[in-house]
Amino acid sequence: MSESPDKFEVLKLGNQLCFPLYACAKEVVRIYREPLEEIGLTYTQYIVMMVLWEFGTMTEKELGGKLYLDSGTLTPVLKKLEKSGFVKRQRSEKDERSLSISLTNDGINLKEKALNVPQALDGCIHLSYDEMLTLRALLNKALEGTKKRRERNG
Amino acid sequence: MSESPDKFEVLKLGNQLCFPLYACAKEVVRIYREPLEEIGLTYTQYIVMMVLWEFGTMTEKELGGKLYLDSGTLTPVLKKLEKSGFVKRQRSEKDERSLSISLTNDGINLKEKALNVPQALDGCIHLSYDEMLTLRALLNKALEGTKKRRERNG
DNA sequence: CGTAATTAAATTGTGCACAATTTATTTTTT
DNA sequence: AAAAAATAAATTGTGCACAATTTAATTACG
Repeated sequence: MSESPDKFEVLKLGNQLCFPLYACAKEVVRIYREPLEEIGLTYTQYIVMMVLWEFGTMTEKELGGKLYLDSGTLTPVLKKLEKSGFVKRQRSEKDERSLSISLTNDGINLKEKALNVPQALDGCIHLSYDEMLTLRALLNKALEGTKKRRERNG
Repeated sequence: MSESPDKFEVLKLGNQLCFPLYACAKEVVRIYREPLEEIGLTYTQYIVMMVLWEFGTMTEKELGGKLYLDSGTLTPVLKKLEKSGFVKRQRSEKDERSLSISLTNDGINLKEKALNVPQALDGCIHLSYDEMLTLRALLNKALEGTKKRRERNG
């Protein structure tokens, strides 16, 4: 009895979901690098700022929950954003364990300059608007699924 | 004259393609960590091995082309794979600049153990099979687009 | 033919990511 | 209330990722 001839099909790059996901994410971050550099942000700093622009002051923990990042990543990123003058870091009054992250005036004003950053993808990602919406919806759905898993497993 | 009320809509996390892409990719790599650790690979080492399993011996440059990685990333990864005994690194005979990467017997045998790694996503990503196929196709299409851009810009 | 331009790896330096541990604070349990 | 458990940041250590530079080899050009 010979084994199935395509037993190893699952290990081909083209049959994997993980690889285009991984590579595509990196490409997008790479494409964002230049416009972000112009306004003085790295990609990780940019998504932190986006959360603060949208939701306002919150703790490092809450920020990490929205961005899927832990303190090991966020602590140094937030210290740099503080040094750049875009955020304030201060201990919460009602719970000294928590760190409250809020925007400075410079941080608030940066929002205006960031408006054209997402356009960097135009002409790089060759998808129709509908395809883009579908892709975004599927990614968000997949992300939700992993969230449930995180909550179960810690 | 007041400005449009939703001028900043584009900067909301939920309206971005980049964020779910970035977060989803990280989650998948995180989910793969455990099964990969059992067979002695990191995620980056895993995708290198997948290319070698599928296409056989090739140069570091060719490997980088398939994986969207440059020598700055690949050189140390390949040295570790060599130290682990899964690949051989040797200068090409016809071009001493190129490094030829080939599988050892251990590297070939590892393929069998890697067969169940992709299953780690089952139950974590809550997408139907059709949705997964759509997602993969859109990601591959987007990735192709950025490839054209890379070739233009260097 | 010999020099200039190109190319492939390697190296250097910066910035994440994340697991694991530590420290400080708060909450829960006896 | 005191000890134990839980929680939030910070720290430590490893491994990418990538821009920029360097080194060595090859190709192109005058």
